[in-house]
Amino acid sequence: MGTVASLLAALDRSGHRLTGARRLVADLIAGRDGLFTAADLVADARAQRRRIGRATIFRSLDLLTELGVVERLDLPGGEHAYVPCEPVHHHHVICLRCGRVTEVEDCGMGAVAREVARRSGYRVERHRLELFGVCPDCLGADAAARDAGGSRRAP
Amino acid sequence: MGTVASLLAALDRSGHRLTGARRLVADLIAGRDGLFTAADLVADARAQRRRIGRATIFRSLDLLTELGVVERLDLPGGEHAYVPCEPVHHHHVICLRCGRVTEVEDCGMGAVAREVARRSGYRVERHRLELFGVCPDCLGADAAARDAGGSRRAP
DNA sequence: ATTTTTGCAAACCTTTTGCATGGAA
DNA sequence: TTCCATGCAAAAGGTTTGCAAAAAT
Repeated sequence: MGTVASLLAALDRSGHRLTGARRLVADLIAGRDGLFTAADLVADARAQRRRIGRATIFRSLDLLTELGVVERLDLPGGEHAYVPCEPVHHHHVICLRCGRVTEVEDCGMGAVAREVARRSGYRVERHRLELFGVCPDCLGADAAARDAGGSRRAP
Repeated sequence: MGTVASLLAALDRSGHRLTGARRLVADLIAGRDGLFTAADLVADARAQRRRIGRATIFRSLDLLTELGVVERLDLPGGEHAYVPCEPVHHHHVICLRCGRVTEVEDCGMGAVAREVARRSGYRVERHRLELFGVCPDCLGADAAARDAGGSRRAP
């Protein structure tokens, strides 16, 4: 909870205007859970009959990304996905079945980065880690299907 | 060295035809060092006055990616970059100054992935790790500039 | 009253696709 | 000869931009 507030607070704090469009975008984001794309927000807005331009959505998302309250991921297809997030360092685990995104903290990456630096001679400044797998819910669904003798889904 | 050969070998091994266009693409890739985009190859081909269609380059790159001899990265801008690589699991360290790409092996990521799985409840199947920093050469250049009393480059 | 934002539509870019022609095996 | 691969040009996405109108401070 409080997602809308934190997004708007970030805008306000940074001296940007609290416009209707931005409030709407914050709202749309808060109404989502997990990954979403700009197109998702466009669709959501339209579904709720709230009018806003596509460009404005992109612009707001850009702004929120700059402010660090939303993170932009590069998807393989060339589109971008966004996730609202705390400005602390973390990584994402993404469910290959349902798209749910879970944040996890460092988990020992610091050591890995140091080791990489040692072996490569680079000064490592940043890293991006994305993990892909199956979330607990989808694992549960699998188990249920199996118990019921259902056919297995393709890997 | 031997990059062209290994690319062509992969094609041959997999039963794909060794066409002129594919040889050319292999050549262009071998002539590169580090990251490159499809557009880079198009430009290289044109510069050498070797004619090949843009679509063919994309198709060849796709094929090589499937064969695992080239890896495709998703760049922030929405384009894709490619790197020739061994088919073993590894990660990339990318120099923010010169774009050089160095491959590093696992370096303890397995433990991190396991830890993430434990905390999140996900079954983690894959991961992608990209590290960014400054390569040894650029670090050296920095040091030299500093010694000479030169002004520091922007981070 | 000023300055930032919005909306729309057009522009942009990279990547993909349809289809007739050309080239490998 | 028989498929597979190529080229071209057009289509498709997704994202960005120019500019006049609208809204916020």
